Amino acid sequence: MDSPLHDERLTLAGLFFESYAGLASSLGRRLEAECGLTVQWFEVLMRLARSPEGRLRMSDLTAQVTLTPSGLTRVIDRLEAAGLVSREACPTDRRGSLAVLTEQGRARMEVAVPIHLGHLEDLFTGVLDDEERVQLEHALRKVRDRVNPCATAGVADPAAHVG
Amino acid sequence: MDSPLHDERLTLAGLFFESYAGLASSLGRRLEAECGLTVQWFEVLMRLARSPEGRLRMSDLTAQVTLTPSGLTRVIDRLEAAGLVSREACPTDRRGSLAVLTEQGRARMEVAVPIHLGHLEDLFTGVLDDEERVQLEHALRKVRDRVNPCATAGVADPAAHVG
DNA sequence: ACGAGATCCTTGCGCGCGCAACCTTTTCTT
DNA sequence: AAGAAAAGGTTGCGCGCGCAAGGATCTCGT
Repeated sequence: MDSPLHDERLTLAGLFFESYAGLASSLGRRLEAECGLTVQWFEVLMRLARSPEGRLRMSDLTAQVTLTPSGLTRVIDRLEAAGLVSREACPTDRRGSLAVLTEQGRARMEVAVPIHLGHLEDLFTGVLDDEERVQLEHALRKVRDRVNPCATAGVADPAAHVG
Repeated sequence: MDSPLHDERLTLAGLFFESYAGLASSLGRRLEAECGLTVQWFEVLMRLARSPEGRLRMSDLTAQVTLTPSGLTRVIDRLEAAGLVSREACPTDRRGSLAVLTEQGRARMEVAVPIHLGHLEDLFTGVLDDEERVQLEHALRKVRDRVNPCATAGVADPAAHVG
C-alpha cells in the first residue's frame, strides 16, 4: 500500500479539494436560495462594500477576486443588470472604469452578510475549536503565500498596498 | 473594524478559497503542460488506477469524484476519445456502464503520478512541517465530514478514517 | 407475473469562465 | 514632442459543467 497511488500527499490534497468542493457547493446553494446571490456576486459585492464609498477600479477588483479581467467584466455586467452595481468613469484615468455599489446593492449585502456568516459558522468554522481554527489559518496562510505570493495586499488595508 | 464585513469567519473562509484557487490553478497548469492531463482527468484516471483491474462503474465513479453523472459522462467521452479509457457493458446490470483504464491510460498515469506528486510537494505539502500537515488534515477532515457526510466510502483505502 | 416506481446513464440546453484579439489611453524612450 | 510599448477594459469564441428530460433496465409490492 505504499504505492505512489496511495501517497499521503495525494490523500491530503484530496481532502483539501473535497472539503473545498463540498463547502463551496453547500454555501453557494444556501446563498442562492436565501439571498439570490451567487458566491461570485457575494465576493465582488463584499469587496466593494469594504472599500471607501463602495467604489473600486476594475483592475483592483480583478486583483482581489479570483477572476480574470474578462470574467470580472461579465460579472459586473450582470450585477449592473441586477441593479446592485453601477459603472462610473474613472476620474484620473480615462481608460479605467469604476464599479460602484448602488444603494440597492448595499441594502442587499446588509441582509446577506449576516446570513452568510451563519452558514459559514454552521458548515465551516463551527466544526472547529479555537485552536483548530488558528492552526488551520496558519497552514492555509502558508499555502496561500506559496501559490499566490502577490496576495497580502488589497482588502481596504491602507498599510498594505504595493503596486 | 468589528463590522460584519471584517468578521474573522470571512477571513478564514477567504483564505481557504484563495488557497484552493491558487493551488488548483497552479497544479492544473503544470499538469496540463507536463502531462497533457486536466485535473479532472487525473482525478478520474486515479480512481480507476486504484480500483481492481482498473475498472469502475460510472455510478461509483460519480460518487468518488466531484462531478454529476452528466459531467462524468462527458469526461469519460473525452477520455475515451483520447484512448485512455474505454467503456464496457456491466455484466451484472444491463443499465450500467463500466469505465476501464486502457494500457495507454495506465502508462500515462505511471508517468503522471510521480510528476504530480512532485508538484504537490513543491506547492502544497512542502510548505508545511509534519505537525502542520497533521493538524491541517485533522481540520479538513472535520470540515469534509460536515459538508459531505456520505464520503468516507469507496477509495479502497483500508485506513480511511470515519468521523 | 405484472405494473409502478426507482435507478443508471446519456443528451439538449444554457451559463459562466478563460484565452486571445482588439481599441483606447497612458507611460516610457529618445 | 513623437513614436513605441505597456496597461485598462471589453468582446468573440470555445469549453466544461450542471440541470432537466428521456430511454432503458432493474426492483418491489401485490
